[in-house]
Amino acid sequence: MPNDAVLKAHGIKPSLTRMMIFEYLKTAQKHPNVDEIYQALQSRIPTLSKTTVYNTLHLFTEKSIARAVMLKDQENRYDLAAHPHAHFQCLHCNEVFDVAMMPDFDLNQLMPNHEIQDVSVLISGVCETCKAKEAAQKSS
Amino acid sequence: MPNDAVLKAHGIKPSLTRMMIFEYLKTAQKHPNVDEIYQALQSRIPTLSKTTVYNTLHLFTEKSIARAVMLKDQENRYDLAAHPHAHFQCLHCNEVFDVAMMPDFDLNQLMPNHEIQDVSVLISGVCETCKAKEAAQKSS
DNA sequence: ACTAATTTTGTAATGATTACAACTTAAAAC
DNA sequence: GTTTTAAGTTGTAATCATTACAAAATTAGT
Ligand SMILES: [Mn+2]
Ligand SMILES: [Mn+2]
Ligand SMILES: [Zn+2]
Ligand SMILES: [Zn+2]
Repeated sequence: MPNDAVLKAHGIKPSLTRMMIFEYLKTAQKHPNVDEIYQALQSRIPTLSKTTVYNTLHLFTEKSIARAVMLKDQENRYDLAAHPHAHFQCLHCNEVFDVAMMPDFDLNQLMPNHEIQDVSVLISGVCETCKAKEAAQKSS
Repeated sequence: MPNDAVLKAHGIKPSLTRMMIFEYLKTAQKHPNVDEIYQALQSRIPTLSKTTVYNTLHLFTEKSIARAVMLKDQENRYDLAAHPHAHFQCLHCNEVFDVAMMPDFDLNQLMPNHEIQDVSVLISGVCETCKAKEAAQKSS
């Protein structure tokens, strides 16, 4: 489905700016924060304002085509809300990976009468690469 | 185990301020943010500084007797790091409950060669009380 | 007491987010 | 196709949690 159709399908008028922010989230294999999105698109949209990036991301999350990912930083990152997944964040290099898993508990049974809208799982530790670097340093 | 012994056992010198912040985390059935802790103890420690609350909580999390809980606010909350558990946050009243469950996936198998230090699970939605209120309003 | 280390404090800086009013562009009405 | 209205975008200023940092106070060791 083309990008403008995705936006329309969620009740978002596909302006140029919105299309490009959506495209960036879709293409970049990252979990960008507001500033990264702003920097990345500034060259192609010279008049872009950071406020617009904020506005657009708020709209996207409200309309459920994106979601805010809260990690161990004090800034929000954003992710297309396609398939639910967990995140791993390395406490050394700060890299963030998707982890293809979600709790499969029967939440409705654990918390009856509660309406569950979202589940977010954040795993933190040291990534493979950083562990290898550490090991190399020790043996030198 | 008395509070000062808990602190000592984790390599923290049990100053009065630290004891009281620890005691507050232990007693209050909440997930307080820095300001709540500061306000609560101000009457008993008139000279208390918010910086000290920050310092102490950093120390506590570093020494693993407390942990920062990041919810859908833009401020940290704190919890004694006793037993691992998930959190439910109501998007209406902002209340936070403990949920006695954790993912039991074999993370080491899912992410081999990664060192996993922490797993945090945040469930968000509408709590029982808020749902009841909604239902009552509809039928009026 | 004297000295050094630790703890606490107050104030200023940082940095992400929000508020808001002006401006610009697009759509609707005429 | 002007005119009017709404929607989208922008820039600046305010907010607020957190951090930086140096001075002051307290504690521990001699
Ligand atoms: Mn992701
Ligand atoms: Mn808890
Ligand atoms: Zn790493
Ligand atoms: Zn509620």
